[in-house]
Amino acid sequence: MPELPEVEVVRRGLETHLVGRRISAARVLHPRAARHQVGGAGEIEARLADQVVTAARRRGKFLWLTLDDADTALLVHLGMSGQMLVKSAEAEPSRHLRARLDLDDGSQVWFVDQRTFGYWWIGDLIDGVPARVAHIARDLLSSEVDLKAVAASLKTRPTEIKRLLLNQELISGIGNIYADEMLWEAQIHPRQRADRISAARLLGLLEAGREVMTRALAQGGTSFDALYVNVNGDSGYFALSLNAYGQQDEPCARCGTPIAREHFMNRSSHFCPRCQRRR
DNA sequence: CACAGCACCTGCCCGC
DNA sequence: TGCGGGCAGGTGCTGT
Repeated sequence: MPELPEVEVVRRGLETHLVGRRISAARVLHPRAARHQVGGAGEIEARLADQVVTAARRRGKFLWLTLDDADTALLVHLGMSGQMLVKSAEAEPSRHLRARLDLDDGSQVWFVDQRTFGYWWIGDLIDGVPARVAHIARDLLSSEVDLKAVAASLKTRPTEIKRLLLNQELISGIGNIYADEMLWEAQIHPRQRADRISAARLLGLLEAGREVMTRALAQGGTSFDALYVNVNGDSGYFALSLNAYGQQDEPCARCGTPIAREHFMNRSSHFCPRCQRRR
């Protein structure tokens, strides 16, 4: 469930199901799920046992559960294919189950992750954020983010704008789908250099991104297949509203020109070659 | 230091 | 049918 709206859908589900629950046991079943933990899977299991979940929080694509051992949290990153699923004890086994929480009401939370790019990490909160998330900027939907300041910092960079949008240290939560969508909305070419875009247009781009993500969240996020689902296994519907991502050869909703697809940073960019001119 | 490239995985789809 | 190549929503490490 990669980008901000999809992770927020998961966070809300975890908040509903987990806050106030005691973790009776935790199991980490695949070593890659614990690869960032110095003490490995055993440390995660030991530190989670008997903890009560006090909140579910998020910054960008990083989400974490705070615990009653104050100033400690379980950080969850979903990577490209991670899911957090609420299950009953009798649920059918899942091939890609990487870690599991057993809760005091008999239910379980499964971390299922086909490609193993996701992980769990337990550690200290510093200023309310897990230490591993300290380098991640505030996200586009944060009430504390200063979009004018972000636009000003983008304006100083002699780098292609899409590359900067994907850098989670300037503004976070944006991935390949929402980068393409917000650039389409703001009519900016993904490879336009940021320092050659006016501060006003950069601010408009960020505001467009916030608006697209808000609409996506209202639709339950973007799902193309069963890999991207909420804690109950349900898909979101924003894929039906995409104007650029995955729309190559389809007519642009603004001008009718076929949407182009181009290789970029070992993935793809989708844009309208007429509405989004590179200057 | 900022930046670019690629490594890390599994599965699916396509063409040969 | 099988195999190789390309592709997928993301970091995060390394070399320049």
